[in-house]
Amino acid sequence: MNKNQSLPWDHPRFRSWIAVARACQLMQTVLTRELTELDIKPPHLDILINLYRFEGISQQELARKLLVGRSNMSMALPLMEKRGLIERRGDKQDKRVLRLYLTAEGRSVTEAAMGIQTALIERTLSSEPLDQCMAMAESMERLIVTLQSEIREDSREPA
Amino acid sequence: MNKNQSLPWDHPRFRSWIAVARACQLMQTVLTRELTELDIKPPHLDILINLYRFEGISQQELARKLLVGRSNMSMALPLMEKRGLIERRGDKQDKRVLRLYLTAEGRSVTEAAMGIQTALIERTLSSEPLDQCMAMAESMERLIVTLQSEIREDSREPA
DNA sequence: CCGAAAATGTTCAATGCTGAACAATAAAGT
DNA sequence: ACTTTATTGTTCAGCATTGAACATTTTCGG
Repeated sequence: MNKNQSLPWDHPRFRSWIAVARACQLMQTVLTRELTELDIKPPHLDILINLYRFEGISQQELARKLLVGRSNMSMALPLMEKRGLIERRGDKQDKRVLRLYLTAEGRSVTEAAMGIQTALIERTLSSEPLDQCMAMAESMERLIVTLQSEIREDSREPA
Repeated sequence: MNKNQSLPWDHPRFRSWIAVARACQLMQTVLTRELTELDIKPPHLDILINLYRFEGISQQELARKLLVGRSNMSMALPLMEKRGLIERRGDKQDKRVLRLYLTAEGRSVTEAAMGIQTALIERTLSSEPLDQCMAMAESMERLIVTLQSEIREDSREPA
């Protein structure tokens, strides 16, 4: 409304954040290209990495880790299962939950893809001193906590 | 393949980057929620902000700034035009290009939305010292340059 | 034990994004 | 001038993601 309001790009934190977002977008683009040889895309890689670390995880837990909706997993996982990368087995105790496992094929694809991603990150961030990377990580982790608490507040108080 | 390979999460830069990506994702989520009262979503806000800064820009230039494909703009802009936020006028010199302008309505929505986004960023980053934010921005801008040059190399040499 | 509430996964319509193929226009090479 | 190449925007099929509505199963309160 007020034409004399301060514009966003006068705020240093705003400008910083815009740079962060842009960098993320570009990193995603490059990663997508480098993964084409393995015929997977970043969303699938995120899933694979989590299954690699947390074998036997449920769809719900996986969705929470990836910060996506359950319905997302319901669509993506059957496709990956058909491709032979993962396996879904029902839990014995709780007939609602499906537990997720990598196949041998899935494990080797995951290892190759993780190698590509790690190399990309190390290569493009190599010019930044380690201290700076660590400091950035700490800032980001604080930010993550802040944002997650805000999300939880929102869902508790539906206004 | 080799089970003794170093795992990604042993690499400090990898861990740092994962935190950055997570933070971006969460920030996007929260921004989406806070923009619902204006009935726009982050992609539209990005468009509006660029039209606010660069009036009369073409669709192609806009797509380049946003790091998205031209087809994306071809789908989104007509919708925003129907909503009365923007206007598309053909260029006099070059009959191929459509130049983009905010309507009065679009301008006021943009200002309100920028206020919301700026407030969100300032609020969630306020605990990080300014020096740290600036240092982060510089790292990210270097990273952006690196990644963009890599993208351009790829498209020049289609392997 | 039984009915209400919660958790888990699925389906569906809607949006955003991409890349490829296309049409119209402009610029360059001859 | 005229053919070729490049640029700009459009269309389309395909995938990712979301939120709401739903079915099944579990858990909790009585």
